[in-house]
Amino acid sequence: MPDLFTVNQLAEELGVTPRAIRFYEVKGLVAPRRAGTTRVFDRRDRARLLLVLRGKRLGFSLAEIREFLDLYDADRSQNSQLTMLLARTRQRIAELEQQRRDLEQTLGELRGVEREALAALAGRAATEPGVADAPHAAE
Amino acid sequence: MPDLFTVNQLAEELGVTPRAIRFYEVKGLVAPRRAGTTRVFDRRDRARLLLVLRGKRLGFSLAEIREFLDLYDADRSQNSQLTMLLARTRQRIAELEQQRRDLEQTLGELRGVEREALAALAGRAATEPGVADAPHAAE
DNA sequence: GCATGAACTGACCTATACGTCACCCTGTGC
DNA sequence: GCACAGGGTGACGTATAGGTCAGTTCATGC
Repeated sequence: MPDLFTVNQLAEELGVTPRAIRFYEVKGLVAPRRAGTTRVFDRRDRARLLLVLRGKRLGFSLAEIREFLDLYDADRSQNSQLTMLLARTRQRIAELEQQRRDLEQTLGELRGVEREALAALAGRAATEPGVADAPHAAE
Repeated sequence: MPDLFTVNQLAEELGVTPRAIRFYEVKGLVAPRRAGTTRVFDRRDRARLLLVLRGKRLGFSLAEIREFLDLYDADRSQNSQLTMLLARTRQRIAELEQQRRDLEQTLGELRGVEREALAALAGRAATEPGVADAPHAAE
């Protein structure tokens, strides 16, 4: 893996458009260096973009993702800053744990739907062998 | 708990605006009955709204949530429908499992940030007792 | 020295998920 | 008889997350 990238390279690798990445820059989520006017991304920029995309998969807005990223490079030199960081981090953790509960519950329900559908299909296969579909097929 | 509700009652209970609930109706996520022109929600409508809100907490769009709700009251009378239901359900499950992996990874990282912040605070409390904040406080 | 391709910057367009507003209808109390 | 609360319907406004398009710059090849 190289250690410098263009927008287009990163866009293709990450499965997004260059436009999206430029948009993230405008929103302060990445800050690639420049060679003249051309954006030059390093591995740290790439890592941040990976975090952005993960945040999106979790359903967060770009603003929320930005706050999340801020936790990583927050100022750790003052106790007051550390205390704020700790509080914000814990709140984020609590939100994610709520999300996990929602996720588990939804997964449980969908597994129920899956089992039910499987059972219904199996039941029909047993009582109506050879019939591929629908009751009216017997008419 | 009553078994019929007005928009306003449900809105207050669920912590959303009546406007939002009416919007969900327009989008086909709920279909309350009517008494004249007035919406009348029953417990099933309420349950659907709870599912909508959970879907939102998971970051899904209303269109996605609608597809999710469709899994619950899909037509189970034909084998072809059951097969489609099974396929869609399994795809949803796979997506949610990806989301869970993202969630676990993010939670792990945030717990790392939390530990780090705690350690830094503890370290300073030991080496600089009585100092509440910042190096320049000594000037 | 000029076309070409890759990058850039606006400016405008789009869909989603509501909020806000104005205005209407209707049953109830006084 | 009428004000008023509670509910309803458009129509328009707003923020987010980009897509699309036009026009510009810049290094290179021929």
